[in-house]
Amino acid sequence: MRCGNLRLKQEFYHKDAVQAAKDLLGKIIVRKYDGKTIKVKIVDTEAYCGAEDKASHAHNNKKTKRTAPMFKVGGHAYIYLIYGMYYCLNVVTAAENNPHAVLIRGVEPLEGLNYIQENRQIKSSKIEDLTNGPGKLSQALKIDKSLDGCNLVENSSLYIIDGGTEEFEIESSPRINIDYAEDYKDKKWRFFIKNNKYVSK
DNA sequence: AGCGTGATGGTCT
DNA sequence: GACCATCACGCTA
Repeated sequence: MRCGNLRLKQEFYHKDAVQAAKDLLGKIIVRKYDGKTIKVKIVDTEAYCGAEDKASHAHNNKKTKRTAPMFKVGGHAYIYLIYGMYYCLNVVTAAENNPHAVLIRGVEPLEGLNYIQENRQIKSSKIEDLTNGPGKLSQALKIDKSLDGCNLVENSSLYIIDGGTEEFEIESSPRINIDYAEDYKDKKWRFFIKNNKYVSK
């Protein structure tokens, strides 16, 4: 059985972002800080696929201070600030210098909901509003630049483990808010678990 | 339920 | 100086 809550190994990340985006659904992100532990299930992802993908920050192999983590070997984190206030968490995949990454867009709380609520001060009383979006879940897990570029295979405060053996159906759609991506904007590189309420809006 | 809007700052040209 | 892989809230209905 492969329901042992084992940390994903280096090899898991050695694949293109589209395949990884599908394979990451149902996996569990573990976040530890200040002696607290939060666990969430990945339910919504987007693939950003190498130099040719016009939607990607690494389009044309654009390597800058910000995008450098995308060029690392699969299994690292790429975290960036968006709109001046929110962080987005990505899982880098594929080989070194082949900039693939999977944006995590939605997660379902499994453990440490009290800590998630403490990190998210909103009026909505709906639990799903705590983690159904890339900026929301980063805030919920207290993820910021300090974790940018960290190694998910070795790091002890942020990593990913195998999920359970439950069955689910995967749906796909175009990616969100990439109107600038021309012929790449309609590619169905967003993947999410069908009928899961923690999928982003 | 859906739309409009303001918040807010790092990054790159 | 413009651009963002966003979000929350308040307003209409």
